[in-house]
Parts: sequence; structure tokens; C-alpha cells
Amino acid sequence: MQPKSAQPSTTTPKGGRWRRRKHARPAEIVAAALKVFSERGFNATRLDDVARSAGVSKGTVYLYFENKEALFRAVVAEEVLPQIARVEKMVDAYSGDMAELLRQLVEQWWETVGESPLSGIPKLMMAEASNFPELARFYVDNVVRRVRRILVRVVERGIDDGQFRSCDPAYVARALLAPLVFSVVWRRSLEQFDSDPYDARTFLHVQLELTLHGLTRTAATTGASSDDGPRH
Amino acid sequence: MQPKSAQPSTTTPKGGRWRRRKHARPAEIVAAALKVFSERGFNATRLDDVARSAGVSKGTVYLYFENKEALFRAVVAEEVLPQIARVEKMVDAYSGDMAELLRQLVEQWWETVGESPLSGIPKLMMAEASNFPELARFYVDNVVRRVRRILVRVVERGIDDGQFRSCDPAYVARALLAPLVFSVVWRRSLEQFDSDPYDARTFLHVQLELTLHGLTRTAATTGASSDDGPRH
Amino acid sequence: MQPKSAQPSTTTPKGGRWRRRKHARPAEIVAAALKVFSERGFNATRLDDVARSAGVSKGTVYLYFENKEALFRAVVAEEVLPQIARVEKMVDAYSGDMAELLRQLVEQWWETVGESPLSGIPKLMMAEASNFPELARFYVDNVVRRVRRILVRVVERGIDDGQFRSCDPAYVARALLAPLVFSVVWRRSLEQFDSDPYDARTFLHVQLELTLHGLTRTAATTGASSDDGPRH
Amino acid sequence: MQPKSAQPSTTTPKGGRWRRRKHARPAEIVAAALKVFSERGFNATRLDDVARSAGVSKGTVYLYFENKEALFRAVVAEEVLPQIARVEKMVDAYSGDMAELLRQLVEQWWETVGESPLSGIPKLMMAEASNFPELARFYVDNVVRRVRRILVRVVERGIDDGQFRSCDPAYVARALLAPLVFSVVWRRSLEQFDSDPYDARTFLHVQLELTLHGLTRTAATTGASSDDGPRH
DNA sequence: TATGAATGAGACTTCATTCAT
DNA sequence: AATGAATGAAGTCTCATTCAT
Repeated sequence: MQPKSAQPSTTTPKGGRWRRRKHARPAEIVAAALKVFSERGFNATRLDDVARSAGVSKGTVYLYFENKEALFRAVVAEEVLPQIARVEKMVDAYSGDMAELLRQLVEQWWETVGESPLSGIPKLMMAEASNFPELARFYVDNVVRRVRRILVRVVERGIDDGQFRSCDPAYVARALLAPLVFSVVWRRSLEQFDSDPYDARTFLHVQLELTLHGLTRTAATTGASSDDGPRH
Repeated sequence: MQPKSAQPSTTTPKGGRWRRRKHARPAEIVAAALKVFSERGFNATRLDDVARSAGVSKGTVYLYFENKEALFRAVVAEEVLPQIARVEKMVDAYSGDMAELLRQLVEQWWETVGESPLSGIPKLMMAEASNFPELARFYVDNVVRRVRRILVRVVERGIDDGQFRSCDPAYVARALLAPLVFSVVWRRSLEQFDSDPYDARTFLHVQLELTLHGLTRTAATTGASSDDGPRH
Repeated sequence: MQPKSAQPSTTTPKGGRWRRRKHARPAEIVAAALKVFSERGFNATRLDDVARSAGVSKGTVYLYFENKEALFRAVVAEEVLPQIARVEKMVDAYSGDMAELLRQLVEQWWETVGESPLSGIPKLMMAEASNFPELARFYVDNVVRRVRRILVRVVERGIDDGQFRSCDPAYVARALLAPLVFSVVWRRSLEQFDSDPYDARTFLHVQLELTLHGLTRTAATTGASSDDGPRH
Repeated sequence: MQPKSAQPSTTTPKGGRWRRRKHARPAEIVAAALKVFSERGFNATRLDDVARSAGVSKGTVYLYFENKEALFRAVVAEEVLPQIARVEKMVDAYSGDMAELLRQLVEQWWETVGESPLSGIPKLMMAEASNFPELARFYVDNVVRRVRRILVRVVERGIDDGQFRSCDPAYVARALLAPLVFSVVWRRSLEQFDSDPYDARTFLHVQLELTLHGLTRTAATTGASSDDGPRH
């Protein structure tokens, strides 16, 4: 799907009727929709804007997507799932220091999600979850929990290796994931209105190092660990 | 929350007879609006629902608020600002262990924000920021940065006390704040679609203890600390 | 409902916002809708035209009717059912010559239906039946079959009296009803394009007298009657 | 039906190579259109469905018909006119009992119209007359009145033969035609929602026999006949 | 001759906002 | 102060029609 959009001009701006691009169209529209949806949210997004941004007319959108909601679903499904699969594979294949793996994952996160239009999706899902329960459920099951499972595995491996101290991997995984999510939501929402100096990568690394520090087994580490597990 | 409406009442344009009724109205509407806005988002919120939920007619809302956006602004300003002031005072008055203070703040956060309708506001602001730049700016300046400043102060005091090791307080403050924000956004969005067991308080404490662990000065802690500072 | 529309002015034409007429409105809109629907059919009817014709704005229609289809249903239900009940009562109360009763019914039909906007409804139902199966079923059960039952009774009484000769009342009732329906459908459709001289009343009476003639028991009438019953 | 398209083909604007294909197309499309139009009505008919049903693409329809309305006109003209001509010829050639001729015409009507897609056309014309005045006029002049004239002639011949008693042939012709039209309109509209037992042929014959009975000259027939003539 | 992707006018419907009462 | 009937701008979606291929 992506290859087609590599053709001459992704967005042919000007009235008229140009060469058919049946195959490229859906992907182009989804990409445009991702951009507009994540800037404005579902409701505030005008189909007209998506269409214009994709270089087609309003009617064309309806040629490929049943309605606005279906387009929204397509954005989430088609843009995100491949990324998840990629990360799963990468983590499975990795052998080595788990702390280092986490550092790499953070770095990758920012490169492939944080700085790409993909960062709009978590923001979007959180903003619209209650308006699209079906989609929310799908997203939680196929994205959030899958990512969580990856991180749980990493933490468990770290514990098994003796690198991390004993803890509840489920909550530690959440503690690792939360800042990642937060960073993109922040970037897509209030960051631009904040005059304090801020660098997302720095933030992510400070967060990670603090957490890793708290997680790493040291000679001195014994007493506090018992606090970390959840009570319930 | 109601006491605030006993103030000169910024939003009540006309004088009136029946004190109680008169003064209660705007606050009642704002409270109802908070509930509905945070459940459905700005766009999906119908003024009719807000009115009904406040027990008044739609026309009455316009008696006190210029339009939907003004109501939205009022919700943010009137529900949040007093909370911030309260926390500022409390932190200023506190003397003692900073780690302990942070634990208390987390606990309070969940009690007064996480479990109250107030939790809708951060969610709302993140979802709607780009649709309401003015409001976003106001929120960042009068809420986010003020809270951040409180946390920066706490971290600085911890460093001064020798309890925390040397670090960049600005990023550590962000690292402390992010999970708080994330927890309420999560609660208001995808949490209900997640079947994995989860307890927000546990999550917040695990997060905090990991961070405190990474932050606390120990005999063994020397090398890693140099990594924590931001490069930029 | 009708009484309200007898107020000062049924259609207040001119922009602005006039005195509330909550009670009259629905009936006014239904009346306007009947007119437009029966002229143009359901699909070709523009809600705008109905609204304008009722002297209100488009939005007002939606204040009283959920959507176009609900308005359509209201037109059928509210305009027709009372008429049916009226006729049932009248026929039950009648005692006397059945042929004469039929002549009266034909006369009444033309006066209260044929020459009134009500004549649009049979036309409408026949045109739109397949697009509104629910409504069609309702109409058949609550209008058509009820009317048929009335006529069946009349025919049966005529046979019992010895005035009519033996026949299948069900089909004779249909034979009596068909021209009534046809006359209004014709009037609402092709009649205006027909240059041949035509008077509906005359048509109905010729039809009726021919049928009555065929139906009436005479000395000479014996042989043919056996053909009239349905085979199946 | 197809033979007609072997005519000069009024609707084929351009010359072509492949005889059969070429000449068959318009007729195939018209036949498909008849089916869809009479099932759904003019407005609810999608050109896409007509095209698919004819086994061609939407664009192809526009090759042969200027627009939707032109297609509608073609359906009426090409499917109906030949039938009229056929009946005219048949009646002209007939010599014998007029009552018997009418019985044959009724039988033929049901076979060639009632049970074929052609039955959709009267229904269609009545439903859409006011939306297509031109077409309505054409239909009345070229179909309705022509059929009426045939029936007038039959009645007149019956009177001349001394078989029918004296009457106004114009109205009697209408009395004979109305049930025919009604029967197909009914079949295409409300019949399927009616649970009462019904057989169209029976209905038509009962109608006809009643009318013939009223029309036939008998020894006893003298008094009532004076009522049957139209006054105007 | 035939296709079907693309268009855009136009319809229904919603709902913030107004204002006579 | 309060109401709620009425409005109309604006948005989603449909589908007849066009035209490059």
C-alpha cells in the first residue's frame, strides 16, 4: 500500500479528474485522516478536510469507507497493528541486557511513533474511547495489552537474569509504558502551549533511568522491594 | 466547591433577589457541565444534557454563560484553580521528609481528583487542547506549570536536604507528574475496556516507589546519576 | 387536533419568530406534509417544502417528528383512522335499504375523501408501500381490511334481506371498494393530464349502479350467479 | 419484447459494429430498468442497480440514455406501446360476442400484464405522474386513452348488436378499465401485506360478471337503465 | 464500445443560540 | 430570573452524472 504513494505526487492539488489510482487511494485517505483526526479529534474533523488533505473530493472518501467511523477504525487498525507486530518480533529476537533493550525500545518509540503522525493515535483513542466502545475494546485488546505483554516479558526476563529485583511485572510494565504514552499524548495536546523548556527524549530517558535505577538489583537493595508489589 | 460561587461571581452578569438560588445556579451548572463534558468530550456534550443535569432549562445556561465555550472555560477555571491553590498552601506549610510528602500528594491526588469528577478535566484538556488554544494556554499556565513548580520545589528541597541525589529537578518533576496525569486520563478513557486486573492506587505507588528509589541518595549511588541530567 | 388549526391563521408566512403554538404545530405540519407527500411521493418530498408549507422552519419539523419517516407515519395514522371509525359507526347505525346505503357511502366517500386532501393517502400508500413495509402492514390491517369488513357486512345484510342474490361477499366487497380507491388514485395522478371529459361522481355512480344491477335479485336472475363465486 | 429493439432503435445514438450485442443492449437495459423501477419506484431506483441487473456498467447506461428520466421514458414507451398495438389489432379482428371478448381481454390482461413485470408500469405512472408531467401526458395520450377507445368501441358494438343495453360508453369503458388497472396497482403495492385470501383472476372475473350482468339487456331490464347515463 | 473512479450538488438531520413570554 | 419553542448554519452522506482510459 505504501509503495503506491511513492508515485509522482501524493497530493495532486487542483480541480479536475486525474489518472485513476485505485490502489493508492485508501492508504492516502487513511494517512490524511490520521493527520486530521489526531489534530482535531473525531467530531471536530470535517470529512471535507480529510478529503482535501488527501487530494480527493468528499465523495471519494465514501467510495472506500462506509462512513466517518469506518474511516476512523481503518486509521487505527491499519496504521498501528503492523508496528506492534514489528516490535514483538524485535523483542523476541533480542538477547542481551534487558535494561539496554528498554533503552532501545524507548529510543525507537520516539523515532517511529513520537515523531511520526502515529503519535496521534494514542491521543485519539484516549480522547474518543467512550464515544467508540467497540473500537476502544479492539484497541485495548490488540494494541495496549499486546504492548503490555511485551513489556511484562522483558521485565520477567530481567528478573530471571538476576538483573532486576523481584517485583510485580504487571505493574512495572505499566510503569514503563505510561510515560511512553504520556509523552505522545502530551506532544499532541498541551505541549505547544507550554513555554517551559522541554525535550521529549530527555524526559523519556530521565523517566527510564529513574525506573531502571529503582528496578536494578544492587547489593544494598533488599528492604524496599517488598513495598513495590500491589496489595490487591 | 460550592464556596467558590459565593465569591463575587465572575459569571453572574445581573443582580438578583433570592440569594441562595441566585448564587447557586452558576456553580450548579458548572458542576453539571463538568460531569457531562468529562464523560463525553466537548463536542459530544449537548447543552440540553448539561441543563437537564443541572435541573434548569437550556435558556438558563445562556443567562450565565455566553456560550458553550465560555461554559467550558468556567468549568476548567472554577473547578481546578482552587485545588491548585490548596495544594500550594499545603506544600508550603509542610516540613519533613520529602519522599513522604510525595507519597501524601499521590494519595491526595487520587482521593480528590482521581476518584472525583475532576479527573475529567485533564482528559478533557488533552482531548480538546488544539480546538481551544486560548483555553489550553490558560490551562498550561495556570494549572500545569503551577503544579510543576510545586513539584520542582519539592525535589529541590529533597536535594537540599541531602535526601535526593543531584538531578535536574525540572525533568524529575515531570517524571513525578506524568503518572498522575496518566492515571486519570486512563481512568477516563480506556480503562473500562481493559480486562487486565488493575488498581490505580497501586499503579501510582509502584511508580512513585520506583522513582523514589532511583532518586534517593544511597551509599551505592554515584555513577548512574550523571546520566539523569538532560543534554539540551 | 383539528380544532387548533381553526385558530386565527393556519399558516403565518413571514420570517421572524411568532407566538408559540405548541399545540397547533404538529397538526399543521401533518396537514402540510399530507399535501406535499401526496403530490410528490415520499422521496421527492423535501422537508424544506413541508416546513415552508406549514409556515415553520425545517428545524421545527424535527421538534415534533423524529424524522421524515415518522412524519410520514403520522400523516397516515392521524388523518385516516378517525375517518374509518366514523364510517364504522354510521354503517352500524344504519337500518334500511343496503343498495341505498352503498349509494350514500359512495357519495360520502367523494365528499370527505375524494375532494379533500385525504385523497392523497391511498395514492401515497400504494406508491410507497414497498418502501415502508411496516407502515404498509399497519395501513392494510387498520384501514383497508377494516373498510373491507364494513362492506362485507353490508353485502351480507343485503343477501340476508333477500335484496342481493347469493354471492361471495368478500369479492363483491372488493368489487365495491376498488372503484372508490381507483377514483382517488386517479384524481391524484393522471387525471390532470387527461383531456377526455370526466366527472368522478358520475364514474362512481355508473360503477355502482352497474354493480348493484348485477347484484340485485330479480325474477330473471338465477343462472349466472353460480359463476360469481371464487374457485379457490 | 426483444423484437422491438430490432427496430431502428430510437435510443441508440451512435452506429456500431457488432450487430447483436449492439442492438440488444438498449433493450436489455430497458428490461432491467422496468424490473427495478417497478419494484422500487423512480426515486428509490439506483442506476447502479439497473446497470448491474442488465449486466453492464453504470457508464454504459449513459451511452444509450441521456439520463435517468430518459431511461424511464424509454421503459414506458418501449415496453407498453407494442402491447397496445397488439390489443388494438386483436380487437379489430374479433367478431363475435362482445361479452366474450371482454372476458378474453381480462384473461389476457392478467397473463401479459398482471403477471409480468409490465404490471409495474401503471403503478409507476400513477406514483410518479406529477413528478414527470411530460411523461404523464404522453402516457395518458398514448396508452390510457387508446385503451379506453378500444373499450368504448367494444361497448358500442355490444349496444349496436343489441347485446348491451343503452348507456354512456365512455363511462362504461372506464368502469371496465378501472378494475384492470386497480388489480395491477394493488398487486404491486399493498397486496403482499394483506393476509385476507385473494386471487386476482377471481377478483377480475367477479367484477366483470357483475358489470356484464348490469350491462346485459334482459327482458326485465328497463327501469334502472335510465340512471346509468352520466348527467354531464 | 465499455468501464468505473471520481465528482459535487443537494438532502436529511443536529444542535448551539435566540427571544417572546 | 427562567423557559422552551423556534431557528438556521453546518455537517454527514447519497447518488446521478462525467470522463480519462
